[in-house]
Amino acid sequence: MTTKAIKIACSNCNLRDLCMPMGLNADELIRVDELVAARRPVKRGGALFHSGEKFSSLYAIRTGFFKTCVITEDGRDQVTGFQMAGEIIGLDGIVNDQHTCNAIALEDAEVCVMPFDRIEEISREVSALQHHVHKIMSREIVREHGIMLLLGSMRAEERLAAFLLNLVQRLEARGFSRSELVLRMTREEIGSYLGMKLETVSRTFSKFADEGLIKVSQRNISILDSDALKHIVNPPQQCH
Amino acid sequence: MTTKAIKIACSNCNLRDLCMPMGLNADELIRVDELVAARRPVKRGGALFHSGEKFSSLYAIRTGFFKTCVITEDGRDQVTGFQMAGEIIGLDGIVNDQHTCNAIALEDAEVCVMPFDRIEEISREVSALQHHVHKIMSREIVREHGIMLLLGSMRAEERLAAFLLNLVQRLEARGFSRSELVLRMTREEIGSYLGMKLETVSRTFSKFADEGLIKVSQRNISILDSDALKHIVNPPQQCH
DNA sequence: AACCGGTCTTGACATGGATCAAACTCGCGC
DNA sequence: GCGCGAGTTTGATCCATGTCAAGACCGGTT
Repeated sequence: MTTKAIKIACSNCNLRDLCMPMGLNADELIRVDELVAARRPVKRGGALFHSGEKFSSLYAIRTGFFKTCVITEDGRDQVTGFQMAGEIIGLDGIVNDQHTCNAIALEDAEVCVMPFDRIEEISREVSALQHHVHKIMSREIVREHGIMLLLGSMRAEERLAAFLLNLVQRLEARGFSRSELVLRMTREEIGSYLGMKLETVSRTFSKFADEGLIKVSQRNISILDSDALKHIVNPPQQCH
Repeated sequence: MTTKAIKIACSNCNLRDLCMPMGLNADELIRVDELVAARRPVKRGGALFHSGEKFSSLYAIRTGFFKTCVITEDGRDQVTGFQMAGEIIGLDGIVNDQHTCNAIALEDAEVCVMPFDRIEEISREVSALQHHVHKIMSREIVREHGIMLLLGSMRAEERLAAFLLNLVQRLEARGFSRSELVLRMTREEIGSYLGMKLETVSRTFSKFADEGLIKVSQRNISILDSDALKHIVNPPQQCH
């Protein structure tokens, strides 16, 4: 605690093992420090960007929790993801130079603003960063394949179990409990993400609670039987 | 027709306005020609790559038609996309250096093999290529957002209408008819992609045919009323 | 030409999740 | 402390789609 003025630097950031600088060496880290043009706070309920807005930067989440959602002309609203500290949002904007979804903070948040032209510039010089950016985009593609599988072929219980397991797993990677979590989103937002109605989300939570798999009190969830949840998602094969 | 020996060169390729070289100038095109290490034929029913296989290259489709699908341990199978000439497959493999889905040819096909390290190398020198690669990945992310919307919030008729419109639109961009198309995939594969059973796909085709929106004979589809299909996907607002 | 397997269509019925509705909880401002 | 609204839970009912089953179609092979 020598100084109060914290430099905007990935090399100092406590998320550096999860976020943009992941896997870079010391020299490369110094170059990556140039990436972050600014920090930007976003109030709970506020938008980091809207669909249609001009794309200029990617954002790394420092603190807080976001949802991204696409909205159709006829008012349908689909949550496409929930993002937490260390994750990158805005990739959808690259292709047409404008964002195609809304990014909404579900709690007070702060993001690192990384102008995309600067990312491309430094990527040309630091191949480790270049590869890392490619990995981040590829990871998003693979994540979405998983959601397609979930939406296309799982039943309500399987979806919700997969959702909970995914959330705790990511929270655990950030140093949180592997069994306790606080949902930052409403039942309706969970439902939108998982392709089911809020009533079904609520009923399925109740069912899991009745069966002793989880404990639910409002948005606080305790995972009591993680294995049972895993079996719901991936039924253990009893044939050989 | 001066020579029979066709060089493996993007600059000569008749897909150059759709595929990897899209939007590059003459000088840049010359560099991109180095990308393609080889051409590779894939027989109908054969796999370009399998889930779990080591990732080394991206593939540009020259001719033919592919599906990509993810398979779960418990045997669930989800088609994640159908790809046609000029489109790029393999992006899922970057993040973990191994493919996470299967790419299967639905008709005899030929692809251009582009080693990914070479793509990264040339991207560092040709910023137009770099940006183009980013766009291709971003486009895939946006496409998958669209599928999530479809799977998460549309009904069977809306899904199938959206599917048909998307297919003809892409075929039209390749110089084919905007009203006639030949399905390269089975009803079951369509169903897997759209999150519905093959019987429902079949019934929905029949329903569209009864209503005079399309004509179906086996895998040949004629679009008779494209606007009506669009209205099914995006009901015209009649409020206020 | 007859056969065969894979694919597709259609019907009858079952069901998971949607819909509609009512009541409960909790945090917040007055 | 009270009332209000947003969010949630739970029940009753409905319906879109899944499931099961039978038969039709089609291309390829004998």
